[in-house]
Amino acid sequence: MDRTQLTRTAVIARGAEIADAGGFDSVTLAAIARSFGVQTPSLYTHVRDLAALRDGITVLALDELAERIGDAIAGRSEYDALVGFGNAHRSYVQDHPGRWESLQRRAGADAVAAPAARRIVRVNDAVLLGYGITGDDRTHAIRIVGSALSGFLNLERIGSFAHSTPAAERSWQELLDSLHLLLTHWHDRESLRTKEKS
Amino acid sequence: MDRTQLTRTAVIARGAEIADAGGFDSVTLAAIARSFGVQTPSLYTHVRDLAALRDGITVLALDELAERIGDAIAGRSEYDALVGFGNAHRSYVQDHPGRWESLQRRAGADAVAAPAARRIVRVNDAVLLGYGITGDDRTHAIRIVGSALSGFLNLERIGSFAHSTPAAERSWQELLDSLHLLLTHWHDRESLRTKEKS
DNA sequence: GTCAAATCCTAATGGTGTTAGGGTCGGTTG
DNA sequence: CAACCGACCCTAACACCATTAGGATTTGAC
Repeated sequence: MDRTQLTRTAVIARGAEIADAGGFDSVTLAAIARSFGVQTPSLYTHVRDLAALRDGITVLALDELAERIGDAIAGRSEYDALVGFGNAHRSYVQDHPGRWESLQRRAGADAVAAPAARRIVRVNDAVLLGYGITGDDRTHAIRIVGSALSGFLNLERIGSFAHSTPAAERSWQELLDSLHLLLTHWHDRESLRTKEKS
Repeated sequence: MDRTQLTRTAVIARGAEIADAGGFDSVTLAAIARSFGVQTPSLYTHVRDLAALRDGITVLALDELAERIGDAIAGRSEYDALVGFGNAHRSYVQDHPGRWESLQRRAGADAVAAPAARRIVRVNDAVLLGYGITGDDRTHAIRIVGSALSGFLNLERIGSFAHSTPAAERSWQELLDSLHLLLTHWHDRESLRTKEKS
């Protein structure tokens, strides 16, 4: 179908397109081969096996997402950085749902060790640095923010918010505001606790 | 392998066991048939197709999870209810990772319409009611709490927290405390905002 | 005791990933 | 310049999967 030179990068890119179009599970060596007008075994010259192909898509997604986040938080801090961070994620899910799906799974060792993975960690740190949170607290805060955002986007993706009002968009704003509230009061959170705690 | 009468319920239960043992993707009609010492086509008497089998596992998981949550929050309110709610989820992921996985996907229409789905909504409401949050705010709050908890558990499951310190357990406590903070200050959250907001 | 429905079977088809090994073309090397 | 070699794609084959068609056997009702 395409005249592109068959190469590892091109194969993975085509896999990513198929993932976005039909879901990550629809990524198949046979479908990629078909789209190139080539026989399935020919792909093994460029990709070790299906698992390596999927890890390749994961690394690609990590890289693209890290770049989007980096652009979104550059020169911003606190609330603006947080909103940029969140919306970078959300727009990526909308633009590339299949690639996002490739991140919601246990990836192979080479994908975890990829430079792209370190890059994601770095941009995450940058957001929290703006709030003046350091040390173990920063790890906790990153995990909490990442959990809330990815959790929301996954629930939205699978349609969990589709059958109730108000629209998910409104809750997204509330979520970002809530996280901002949490981060700005991170250091005096103890004093805000109510009696019922213990 | 088992002398159990072959029936729709038994087939789905066996599928759930296989999911917990090897991941949701390892649930296959062939594997279930093998475990019963039966030929694959025989299962079609009890289950429409593979999609129906997976939806059956999803409904089973919804039911079991709703029951755990119900037990965990019975007679509790505010922080205790929230902690019970969170830990019910977390223990379910640990005990039945494959069934939990069956919930992290877009399910079929019959699964969405199942009574179990409504049951989950009811127990969710119960937690928020204890904090005195009602109306649209309750929907927002449920979505935020659900996003944060499921997001954390999914990231923990795929190993996102495995390669950094401190242990995920610590962050889980921070998450529950953070959510409690958010819910207790839900109604005065506007007054806690800092100037940078806009 | 007979009939019918339920249940399991075998046979077959088409889709998937994967390996083995053959042909062809381009560029490299003596 | 000619022989060679390696990269690349091919065909053939195998194992595993879901699904459908249709036959046989058992079970339960009347």
